[in-house]
Formats: sequence, structure tokens, C-alpha cells
Amino acid sequence: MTRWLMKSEPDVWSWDDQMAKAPDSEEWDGIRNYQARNNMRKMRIGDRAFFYHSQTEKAIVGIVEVTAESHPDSTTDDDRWDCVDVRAVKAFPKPVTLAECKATEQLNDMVLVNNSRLSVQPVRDYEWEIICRMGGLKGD
DNA sequence: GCCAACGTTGGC
DNA sequence: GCCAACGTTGGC
Repeated sequence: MTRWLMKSEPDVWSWDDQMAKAPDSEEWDGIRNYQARNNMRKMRIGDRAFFYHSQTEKAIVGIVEVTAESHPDSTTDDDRWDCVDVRAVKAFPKPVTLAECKATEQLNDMVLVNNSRLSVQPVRDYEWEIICRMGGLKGD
């Protein structure tokens, strides 16, 4: 299973919105970037991803699970753009902020830290576990 | 609100 | 296929 991180602007689609939907899924639509799309195409059912709030909060706030693999994005007619479906799994007892990630030496290679503009990105297993622990979850 | 970093577009 | 111009994202 591969681990991921997906960014959302809370004004557009927030963790609360995602939780309110659970246990149902929602399309992760609106991605208009090839690298991000290519990462979504690699996602498989059951893969898990951190849900990150960009801009205002800049913190990892929850975990979602992929429930449908890459399919056409229903918000556009442009057939270049795909999306996956995700459902909320659990919230972090304590959100892990970008500042904390930057301050943690073992996370210096995270894509989140080094490429602030990529909105769908892979997370290494050890990074996943460190962040789960920082946020009060036991690597799940 | 500014700006750096990055992606995309289009002229040549 | 290069590169300048432009647009967007997201941290600060």
C-alpha cells in the first residue's frame, strides 16, 4: 500500500466537509496539474492519504482512504483530468503543522517541505509513521 | 497582499 | 524544441 498526501484549501473543501460525508466518499476533483494527476492514477483502492489544509491552517488534519481509482473528473469536459474518490477515516487528535514538519529533521526530505506546490504527493512509510505519532495516532 | 517557485502556453 | 510571457499555488 502506498501512502499519499492530498492538499485542500479549507475554504473550498475542508476536513469538516469530508467528515460530514463519511462514511460516504467524495470525488477529489479539480486537480489541474499533470504531476498531481499522475500520482492519483497510481492510487489503488485501500491506499491511505493525509488530508492537508493549505493556506490558512497549513497542517495535516486527518486521514482518508481511496475508495475508487482514477476516473474522469466530473467537474470538467476536458478528458485530460482524472480524479479518485476518498472517504474520511480518522481525524488527528492533534493536527501536525507544516512548521513542525520543517522543524523535524527526519522529515527534511518530505515533498511537502520541499515542493510546496504539488497538491497530490507520495509520502514515505517512515514519514507516515513519524507524522502519525506526532499527531497522536499510532501509525495506522 | 506580496512574491518565489513552478507550470503552462504559444510564438518563433 | 526553445524560451519569454503569463498564470497559479501557497508560504510568509
